[in-house]
Amino acid sequence: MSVSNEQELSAEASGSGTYHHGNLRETLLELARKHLEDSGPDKLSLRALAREAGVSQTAPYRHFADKQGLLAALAAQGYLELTRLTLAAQKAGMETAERLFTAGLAYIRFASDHPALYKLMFGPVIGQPMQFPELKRAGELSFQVILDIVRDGVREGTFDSNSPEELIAMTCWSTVHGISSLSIDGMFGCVDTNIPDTTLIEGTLRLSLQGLLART
Amino acid sequence: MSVSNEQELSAEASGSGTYHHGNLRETLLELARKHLEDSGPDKLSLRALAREAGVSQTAPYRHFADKQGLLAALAAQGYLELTRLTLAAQKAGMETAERLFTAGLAYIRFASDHPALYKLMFGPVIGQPMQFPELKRAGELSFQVILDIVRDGVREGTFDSNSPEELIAMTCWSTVHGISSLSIDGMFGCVDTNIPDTTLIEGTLRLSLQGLLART
DNA sequence: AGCTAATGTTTTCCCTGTAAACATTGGGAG
DNA sequence: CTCCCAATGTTTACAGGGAAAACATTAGCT
Repeated sequence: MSVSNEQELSAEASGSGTYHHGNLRETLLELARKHLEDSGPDKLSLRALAREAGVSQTAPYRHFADKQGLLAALAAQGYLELTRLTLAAQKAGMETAERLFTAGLAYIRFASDHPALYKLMFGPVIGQPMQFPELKRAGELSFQVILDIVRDGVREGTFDSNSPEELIAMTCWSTVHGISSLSIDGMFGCVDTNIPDTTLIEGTLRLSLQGLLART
Repeated sequence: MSVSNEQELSAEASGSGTYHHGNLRETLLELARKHLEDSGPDKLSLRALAREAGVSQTAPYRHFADKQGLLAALAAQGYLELTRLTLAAQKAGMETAERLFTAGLAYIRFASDHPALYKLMFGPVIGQPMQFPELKRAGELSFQVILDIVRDGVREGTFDSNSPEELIAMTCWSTVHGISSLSIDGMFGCVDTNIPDTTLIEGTLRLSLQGLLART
């Protein structure tokens, strides 16, 4: 950490003769990320990754305690990305309710774009998320995005203020997480209706959030 | 299928001398189910199950195409159980909104009681759920429970009827699924508040469903 | 009694995760 | 400049697991 690593990136497995890869950790994460979306975490093999990185089969263990460690790092990366996207979706000048909706859509889109990663973030693979401090921290950050919006909404009176802010925030999160999961699993496509998929998703989000608004 | 199988259940791995187990499929499912909640689907091994059932290590392959097949069967079982519980929760004489809430609570309780199974039902392990007809069918059944309640509610005018029934039903499902998932992952415990866990969950459910009610 | 499909068994192969012990390197202290 | 150490990779080795193939046993119908 905190070292300048400028030694020939993308050396690939050819005979550069460098004993040290110089960038293994990140390379492994990138490769893992690619394969994750294709084959799921089960099929993901540290050995295969090492092979692909042109490195011995146990080298990865210098960077990750074990397979779970690698997966946890991937998940943490996912949370950070999710946070960035939901923040970016909120443009200046939006009303609070619209901010919430837009951030929610960004959240759902992230899940749809990286289904395996998203499932990893919540999935059974990461048994005890709280065991990995980096992961825990990243997760909290992404919750903070929602909480901030809710606080603004409650202060303004846009949202129903009979409930504690944390409860409202959890409700938002549940909603968005629920939609994301079902969407990933293709459940929206299963319902027998002629409403297009994305419309159904947006409608579900809107209908859910509507319960949070203050009654006039 | 459709055979009388009364030949000494619970023969255990002792020397009963019967070449044919007579009940292998169900025995494997039971054992798998037990281990699933302890160690997760990754650690679950067909060989270990076979050993425990007192049978050779490849015998399971006579009943399941592969490990995924076994897991899919488990998941299907889960859906059926979930359907039964959500139906049972609705007592006669309940108002529609209360039926929805009660069924939702039963759903969430099922998830909390069998976290690993629940995660399996939606998790990354079952890559393409729709690849297993039995699983697909079971899933549809459990959605039907929600849809039925929603239809009653719309007909009575209890629910907002500006939205199609399917959309409302999907919203319910998303809500309940979202809460269940987050609850399993202990996310309700993470929020910094002095509200007890179960109260927070019930509150979230109530707040979410409230958005579906018709505005007076 | 005898055939056939269903069910179990043995054997085998290759892959994976992971622990030890060893090799190589770059960078800082003297 | 030299020497040593900590970080990083390598080799080797072991204990499993999933799955295919060929073989054995049984139940039940004819």
